[in-house]
Amino acid sequence: MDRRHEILAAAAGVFAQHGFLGSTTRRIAEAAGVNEVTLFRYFGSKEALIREAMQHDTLSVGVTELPAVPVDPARELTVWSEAFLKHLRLRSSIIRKTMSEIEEHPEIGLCASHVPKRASADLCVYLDALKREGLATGEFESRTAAAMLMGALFADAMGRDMMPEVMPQPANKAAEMYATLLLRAVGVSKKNVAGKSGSKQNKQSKQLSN
Amino acid sequence: MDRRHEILAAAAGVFAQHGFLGSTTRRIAEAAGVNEVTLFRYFGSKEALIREAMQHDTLSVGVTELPAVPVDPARELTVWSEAFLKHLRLRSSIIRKTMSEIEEHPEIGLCASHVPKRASADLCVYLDALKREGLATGEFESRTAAAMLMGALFADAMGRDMMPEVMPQPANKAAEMYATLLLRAVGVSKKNVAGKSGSKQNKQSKQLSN
DNA sequence: TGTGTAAGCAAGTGACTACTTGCATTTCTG
DNA sequence: CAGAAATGCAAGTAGTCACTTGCTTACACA
Repeated sequence: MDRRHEILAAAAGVFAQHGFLGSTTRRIAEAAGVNEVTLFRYFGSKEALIREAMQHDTLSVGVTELPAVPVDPARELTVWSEAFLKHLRLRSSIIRKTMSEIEEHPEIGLCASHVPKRASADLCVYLDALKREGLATGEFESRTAAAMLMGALFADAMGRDMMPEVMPQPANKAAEMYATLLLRAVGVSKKNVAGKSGSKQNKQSKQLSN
Repeated sequence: MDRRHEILAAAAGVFAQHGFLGSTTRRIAEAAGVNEVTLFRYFGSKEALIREAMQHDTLSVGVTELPAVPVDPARELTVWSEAFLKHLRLRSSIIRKTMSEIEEHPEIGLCASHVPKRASADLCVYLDALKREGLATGEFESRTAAAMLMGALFADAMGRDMMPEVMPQPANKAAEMYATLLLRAVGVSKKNVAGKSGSKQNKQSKQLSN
């Protein structure tokens, strides 16, 4: 069962590099340091192997949490955005390949969509909390605002390599800049959060694994 | 030369469906209604054919323009966002495939990046004009704001099929909702644009082709 | 009517694909 | 130490891939 995980990890890596058709069983076997026959003995077929590799891969993703009751929106949203952007950047290759494969292998895309769905739901809850607590004074729909921030982070992770000049600089401040802009959009001003917020050490950014 | 365009169009269509490796010369020939040998007589190799098909395809893309001097930001930005989102949705398949191919065929991704680069530059100019004309009162960096709106549109086009529940509803209002939210972020209020704006019929949305 | 050019067609090339089979080797276990 | 299980290795199968060759057909133009 150690072997199994090695093979799955290797398959995920090869898939991230070459996509489904480019992931030949030879390449996967070589990457796993295993004989090609072993793949079929474990998983039966290339398709089953890659499907399981993708499921195994998405299960290993940790989710960064947002506090249930907002205290310092700028800081909290920045930290969350940075973590999410970091996650997207680390997985940009595999995300790209997965997205291009959803038409021919929808079950792969299905399990991959769990992470962004979860993140989006979390973000919506947080934005609603901002409104409820009176920290966000603008009128906005939380789902639209959440989609906007996540879209910006997603596009940044997917596109910065190819066209860095259209992205905010420097790269390591991008998440903060997007978060700041979104807070302006929903009507969170610095004055709204006048209360000394640094005191309450909320346990956020609980990185689970990976 | 009519044949040439037919083949190029067919190749682009097959590529959008199946990606580079999935675009077999058989499939392309069948889609073009042409003998497989003809492909090689015209283009020499599959790689050259697909490369030319992608270049030909991106050249046919029309760009929606923004007015040089903003008059009715909400309306202008909404129209532009709708046009850009429509363009992205129509091409979502080919964009997905192109993005997943940039590592192994960078020249394909290179020519595909011209459209978003152009759009981003246009949007930056417009946002700067908003600031200059005193319509946008917030402090913001135009490139970040542009990346945010374009990112939201991009992610919407790429992800709505797979996870519609995280996207703003209805789909045909999404562009307007993103545009509205961005204008809030940059400090464009309805009062800033008090002057009767419907009068000046600015020639925007000049759709060039396709 | 003759000629050149564009296209189709049939067949075949060697390389690669996923996957199988049979057997030898290692490694763990009772 | 015996036997079972896991793995490697060599070989092979049928199919597909990009691409080539040789020949035939069809149509244009002079």
